[in-house]
Amino acid sequence: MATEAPATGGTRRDRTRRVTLADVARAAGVSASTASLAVNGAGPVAPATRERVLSAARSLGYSGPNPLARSLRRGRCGVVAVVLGERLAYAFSDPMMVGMLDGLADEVGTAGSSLLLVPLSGPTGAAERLAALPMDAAVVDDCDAATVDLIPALHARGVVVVGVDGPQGSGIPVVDLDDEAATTALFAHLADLGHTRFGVITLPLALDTVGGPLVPADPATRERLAKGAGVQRRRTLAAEEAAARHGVSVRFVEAARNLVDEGERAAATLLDGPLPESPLPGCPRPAGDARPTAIIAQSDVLALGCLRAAGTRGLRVPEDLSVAGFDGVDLHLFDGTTLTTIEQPASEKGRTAARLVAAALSGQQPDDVRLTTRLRVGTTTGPAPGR
Amino acid sequence: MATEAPATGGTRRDRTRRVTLADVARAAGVSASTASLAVNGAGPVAPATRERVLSAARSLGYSGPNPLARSLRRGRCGVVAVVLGERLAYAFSDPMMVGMLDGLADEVGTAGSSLLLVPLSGPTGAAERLAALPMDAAVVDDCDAATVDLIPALHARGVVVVGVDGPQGSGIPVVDLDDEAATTALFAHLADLGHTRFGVITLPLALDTVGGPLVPADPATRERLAKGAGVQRRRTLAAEEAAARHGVSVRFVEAARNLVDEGERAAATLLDGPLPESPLPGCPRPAGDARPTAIIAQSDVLALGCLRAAGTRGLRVPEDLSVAGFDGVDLHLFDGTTLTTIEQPASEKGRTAARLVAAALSGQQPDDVRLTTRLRVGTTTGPAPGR
DNA sequence: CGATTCGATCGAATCGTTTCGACCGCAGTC
DNA sequence: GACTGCGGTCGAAACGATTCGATCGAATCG
Repeated sequence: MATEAPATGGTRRDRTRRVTLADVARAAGVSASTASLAVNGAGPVAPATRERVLSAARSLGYSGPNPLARSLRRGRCGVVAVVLGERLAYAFSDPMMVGMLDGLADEVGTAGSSLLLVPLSGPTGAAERLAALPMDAAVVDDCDAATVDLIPALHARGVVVVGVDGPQGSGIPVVDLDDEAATTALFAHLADLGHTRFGVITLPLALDTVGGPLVPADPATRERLAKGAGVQRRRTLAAEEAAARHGVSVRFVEAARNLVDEGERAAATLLDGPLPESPLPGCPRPAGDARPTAIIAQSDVLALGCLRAAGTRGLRVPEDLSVAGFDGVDLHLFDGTTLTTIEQPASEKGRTAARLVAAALSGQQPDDVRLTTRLRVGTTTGPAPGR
Repeated sequence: MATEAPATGGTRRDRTRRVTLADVARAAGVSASTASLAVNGAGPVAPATRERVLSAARSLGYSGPNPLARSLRRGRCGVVAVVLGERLAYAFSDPMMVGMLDGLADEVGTAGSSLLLVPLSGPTGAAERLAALPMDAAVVDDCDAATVDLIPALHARGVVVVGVDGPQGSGIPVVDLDDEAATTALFAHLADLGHTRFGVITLPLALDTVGGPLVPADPATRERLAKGAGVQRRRTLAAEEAAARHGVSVRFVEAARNLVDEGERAAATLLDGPLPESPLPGCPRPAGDARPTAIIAQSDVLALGCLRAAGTRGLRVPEDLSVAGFDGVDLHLFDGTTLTTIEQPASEKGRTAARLVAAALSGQQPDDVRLTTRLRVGTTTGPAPGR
């Protein structure tokens, strides 16, 4: 076998050199270019030659073209990054995110690419990690102001960037929902049922928030809303507007995380009245008029926590308290309860993002896509008490 | 600005050429090697030179070294693939998997790498996708016989492969659990409570299974067990053995998927007796002696379905039926119920896998790691009825 | 003052593939 | 018989970086 590489004494990182396409070509007695064509099945190659190359590859144990070299040459590597604000366990605890990722992975996979997960909460700087990773495109999910700043650097590298749920107007195509219309529909539904005191549990405005009461009119809060992700902002501002239009009162509480427990905690703040955060133990608050009769949570996960808080306090749903969510997830409620919620096409959101990526990669400049949601009335909303 | 590239008329995939390190070097009046050293901050470079290079890079809009080129040269690309048997939505619906991925991502991220998700259920061949993707290492999760066949090809490329929950003895380091001991502990716990008729709901033995009654002694079933993932095999065989040792009867039903609904369906098969799958409506079956008084599910998700099935049938847990799970996940049971289960360190499993990857990448040959589990007794198991 | 070392820089090889353009017979066509 | 077209093959130029070894002053040491 004349497959010995010349003993150049060059760089050798590993003990054993991998067998390369050049080795195969040499063994088959053809040029590297022909070997490449044969292995890739592209281009005109005589059947006999092809067979010779293939058998040489087999007998040498050639493991196919080196992905890095091929990608470098081709300018495409078949990787689509997903930029997540949180660590994986939190991202995956959100059924909407999971649905989105599933749709994204499916559609991206059909196009022959795979998903690279890039959580921005790692120990090292997020920007460096993102810049050093091979990728054709990046999908940023619901990103805040800090993440938006990473987009130009990606564009400079020629990476296609697509947004999910935001950021609108940042020069990247975005797929999002009609959050305003959905929020409006929820208020209309509950106002029609006679509710006049509303509570809203918002999604966390930032990654490191501790949650708590929120006054959208407050300048500091407006600032935080502006810097946060788009979903929270749109749903919260739409809620304020809808409440004003219906002439009903509304109080906002921010959840520290999109988790059931945090939904419960936020609901407690609403249900136990506008008093100091830590009530004295054994001292139930006569919430009276201040207690909302309808609570809208900005996610089903939070709504679930809200249901739990109601149960703990002996409040019947929907007789004493109406609860609505947002997402339309099947959350395995055991007792036949079905949550009133906004159904959003989570998986379709991912699919659409993948299509935007594909379009942008093929040189087009796709437009934003807005998906529509639907109000699904369940058993957790009913007429306001005393009506 | 003398930054014009010579008009070679060469290949031009895009309308605009990216600015490369060579451009920066030219603009700064240094060689490419010096520019590389300056940009990377490694090697001895005079402060003045470094500054000149950096400012040239800035003014040219250099977006950092091309990851592909750098990776090709270095032989490392900072990507660890996770090979999943299922599509993402199913994988993510398993809290253990999520926990494992979280730990894996965290530890891998600390080492400066990111996670590439590779579901094997895509439309195109799995092998091709895997072979064409850039990666330093691959973590295969709980893989079946078909997936094991992919390992040699990865090794040939110099990719480090590490297994989670299997496959033992395939020449790759594996991190797994003491599944046998855990199963034994569950049987001991329930046998001590006086149970003599057991049911076991197994995880799906294959990706495309439809589930249903299972007879481990049956040769065909043994064959399916052998070809499937390790966890299912070990837990099932250990259950058979434990039942024999305690002198209790046991019936096995395979769930079609690791989903709550499938757990409920499998439980129905156990609780409604060994009769045709679709009982006549309104015709409750006098299961009598055949009905198990204790059901062990091979995951908490399945156990949840089992609880639901019990509730539907008016069976009280644990008075009429004891239910145990496997995983130790917090599954948000509303009514204060806590599941008797095996606590496994899911996140630690991922972390350990990451450590094995790191060790193997640095040239070592790490040993297998077996993590230990713990029986957690909750409120879903109690004395056998009539005792 | 000569020899040695060290810091800064550069040239050139290398990583492994793809692909453009050229070349060369051979068959078909007028 | 000259010309065109095409199937098959090859050489060489990218792709964009890293890194080894060499070079060359300047500074240090004896």
